[in-house]
Amino acid sequence: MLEYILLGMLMEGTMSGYDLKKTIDSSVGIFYKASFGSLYPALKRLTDKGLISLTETDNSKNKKLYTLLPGGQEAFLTWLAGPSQGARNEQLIRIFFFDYLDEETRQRLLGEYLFKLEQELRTLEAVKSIVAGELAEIPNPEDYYYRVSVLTYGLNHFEMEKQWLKAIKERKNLNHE
Amino acid sequence: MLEYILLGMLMEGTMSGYDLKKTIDSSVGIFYKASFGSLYPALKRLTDKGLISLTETDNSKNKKLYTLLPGGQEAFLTWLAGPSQGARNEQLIRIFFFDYLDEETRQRLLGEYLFKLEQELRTLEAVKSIVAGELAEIPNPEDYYYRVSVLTYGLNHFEMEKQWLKAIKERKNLNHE
DNA sequence: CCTGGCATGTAATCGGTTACATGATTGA
DNA sequence: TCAATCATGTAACCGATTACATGCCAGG
Repeated sequence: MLEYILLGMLMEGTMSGYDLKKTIDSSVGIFYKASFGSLYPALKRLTDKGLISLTETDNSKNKKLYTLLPGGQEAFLTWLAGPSQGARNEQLIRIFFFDYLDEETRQRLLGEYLFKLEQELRTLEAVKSIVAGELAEIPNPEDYYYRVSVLTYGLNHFEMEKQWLKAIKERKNLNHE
Repeated sequence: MLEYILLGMLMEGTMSGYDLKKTIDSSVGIFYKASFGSLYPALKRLTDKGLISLTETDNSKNKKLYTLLPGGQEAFLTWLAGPSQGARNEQLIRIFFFDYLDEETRQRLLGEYLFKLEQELRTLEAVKSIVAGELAEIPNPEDYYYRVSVLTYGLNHFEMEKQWLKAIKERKNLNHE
């Protein structure tokens, strides 16, 4: 995951490890935390694989600049257009890079995400009605207020995600609030 | 984390490891995934610490039942009322167990969560206006549509969370949709 | 009979954090 | 001068996943 984020960030241009961390923190940082302890080894792996190249600078700070190589760009684009297994965050991170994708692939992927999400929503709605039924039969439903509230949270969350996905699929003007 | 979830689930009563997994999957499972490979060792650790006890059943399936001991209940309640460091999910999981807490502690914790959330919201709103400013100065702002969209996602997400937190703090009737 | 669910557990491995070590530069 | 930020890197450790191994029981 981190390796692809790094490749994706380097699509913009040459950067140092330190700058890469700052860029990650201030963009996909809401969903993904990168520490130096994972970042530097990842950069080394990518260099070893020949996906990025490093240039040493002589600015005395021992700064090293990483540049995306053609193979790296290919690997990144292949990952981006490919299937996303698991992790809700992964989809968000992919979408962050969707400007690099053609409209057709974007539509396909967003359609897939929407489909999966709607499935999960239906599952959770089913759970909700089961819980509601069980709650109606016990004498003290108020004792389960917070348990049930996290269910509502999940529902709200999925609903919000669905509306957002639909909006960006149609490339609507996004206006928060 | 898993250890506390296990203790929390055992507050309801005696259960087997297998049942604990099912219970976790169908409740906090939206935020937290427990695999057998982490669950069984965790149960062993809790038993070694004397927080839970296990009773072997003779129903031939080799089923083992775990029961919360007084020390375990204490450890759980202490964790629940204590400070939550990091992880957005942890707060949600704690709230799931909030029915076990007294109203005063709940109000304190929910107030803290709300405070942190509002801070993050302000930070993200600041980022948004910076980005909006930068976007206005470039000739091709449409090339950054998806990058910006995840920012909006974050904002929507925090806003939803804020509304939800405020609602449960006032113990409002939660009506999804 | 045989599949699917019940039931427990271990070992290899992985991705990541935390803490540490080192040192240069910049600006109050 | 001193703190903050820039800048790179390693090692111990940790929590968890994945895959595997084992075996019982119920229902179609």
